[in-house]
Amino acid sequence: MASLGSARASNGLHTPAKATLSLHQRILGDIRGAILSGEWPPGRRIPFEHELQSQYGCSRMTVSKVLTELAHGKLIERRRKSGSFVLRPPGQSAVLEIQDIKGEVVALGLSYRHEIVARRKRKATLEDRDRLELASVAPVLSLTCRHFAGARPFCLEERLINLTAVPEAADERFVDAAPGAWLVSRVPWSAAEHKIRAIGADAGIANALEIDAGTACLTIERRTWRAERSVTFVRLTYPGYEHELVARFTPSRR
Amino acid sequence: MASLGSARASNGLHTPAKATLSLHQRILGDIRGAILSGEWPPGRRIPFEHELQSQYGCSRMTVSKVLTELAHGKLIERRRKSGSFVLRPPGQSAVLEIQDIKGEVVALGLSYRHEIVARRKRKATLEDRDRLELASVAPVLSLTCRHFAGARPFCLEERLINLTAVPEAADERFVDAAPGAWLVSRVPWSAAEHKIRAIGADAGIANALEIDAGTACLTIERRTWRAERSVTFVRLTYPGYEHELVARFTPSRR
DNA sequence: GCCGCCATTATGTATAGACATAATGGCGAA
DNA sequence: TTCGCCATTATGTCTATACATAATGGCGGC
Repeated sequence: MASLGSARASNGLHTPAKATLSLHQRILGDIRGAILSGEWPPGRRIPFEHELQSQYGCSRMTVSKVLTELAHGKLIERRRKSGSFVLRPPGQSAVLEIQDIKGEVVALGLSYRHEIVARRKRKATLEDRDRLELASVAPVLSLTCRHFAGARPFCLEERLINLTAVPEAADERFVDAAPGAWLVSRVPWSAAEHKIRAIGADAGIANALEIDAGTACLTIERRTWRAERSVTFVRLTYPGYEHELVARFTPSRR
Repeated sequence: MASLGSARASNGLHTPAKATLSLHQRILGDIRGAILSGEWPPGRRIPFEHELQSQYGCSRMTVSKVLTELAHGKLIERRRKSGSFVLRPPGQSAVLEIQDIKGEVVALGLSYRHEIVARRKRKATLEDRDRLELASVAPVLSLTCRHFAGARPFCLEERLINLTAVPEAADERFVDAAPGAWLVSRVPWSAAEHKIRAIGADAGIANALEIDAGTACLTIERRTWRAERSVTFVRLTYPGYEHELVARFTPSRR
């Protein structure tokens, strides 16, 4: 990025030959590159808007848009009167893509099917109320479902659905779509919380997944809300070692 | 959001009394609200720019900025000539905050210390090269470190550092800061990949963590790159059940 | 020397207008 | 009837300008 100002001299139109990028995309790329490469370390002030403006020969709106976008992506911080500064990269975080189970299985090249093992409508028990964060006794649907990859059990799903939030689930048999996929396509959600941990399989899990008791398993518990109201709680249990979660992350958020 | 157009009539200045929000923030909030509440379901076309423009009595740039921002946040998709459409919420993804280990322990209200168990400089073995994605034999630093919460082992860290990428690590003893913290504060990184799985503790792990062999453990493997070049590989092993990863997520990315 | 006011400065928000680009849908020709 | 062209239309990019806002730093009064 020694050449931040290289492109200039002439004007703001038509990067003649090389890229089909718009001007603000090019500016954004230049600055992001300088930050991510470490050339502009955290804390460093980046050029003022009017400096970039004359370096690139464009209007202030254009560079301002770029800086606003970088600020949204948490790469820089803007301070009135002082300028814009490179932020420290976020601690260590990662975007976990928890795709739907059928997708995972198919991606492995195996055939997929699921099977509803249990399905019960009931008034929320104390445990249900804790899991769904219900303030009062309300009707819930409890489901147990096994997901298969080829002939082998791939994942055990234990789910609670808040029937107050999703009344149409009451009569659904979940034959065509597993509960997770059914819900995702039907209920918009506004927040989710995941807890991931390792457990040793107890007798029930061992039996359902056809593994030895005590085998290490990965469990993912997810709570999903829609506008302050809890929609569903699910615990997915995967036989350990066979399954891994992969998360990739780049500090540039977009 | 029945009242999308309510605010208008007069002009674009000064929302007189209630909010100190800027106009585009208010528009953004209105639209985001309509989407997250489910009022505007996935696939639905949202009003054209010129419609919003006249509803809010503002210029096209203002609504365009809002829609661009929503598009960046993956809430809507913009299609030339057709309009903008509400996207399906992202599959099920989550932002994992993997904070540093000292922070985790301190947050639990326990005292923290770490101990370097092994430290070896060597030419990369085949396994090292695989883990660091090295094309050739190169010097690496291999570290084993135990992290304690109070008196008990909390986490076992096995790390490889690419000394070509981080030569100053060669002479570091990692007494004041554990390897992870030391690296984060020194090396800007541009990408990271995490793999999370459950394993049963083997003899070495059981010994290091002072648990029974076979106990379920959670392992996190992280590879970190800086500008296309692998910097470090680390495997963190936590005694199962005692440790859980928590991730919260909201579909509105900002 | 200290304090408070104010000019300066950089960002924040918004406008109006211009031209570019891509996709749709319809019209007309083969 | 079908294919291809073109007008229409909505978004994409950019400019030039204007005024608002917040923080800095210096000047002047005490």
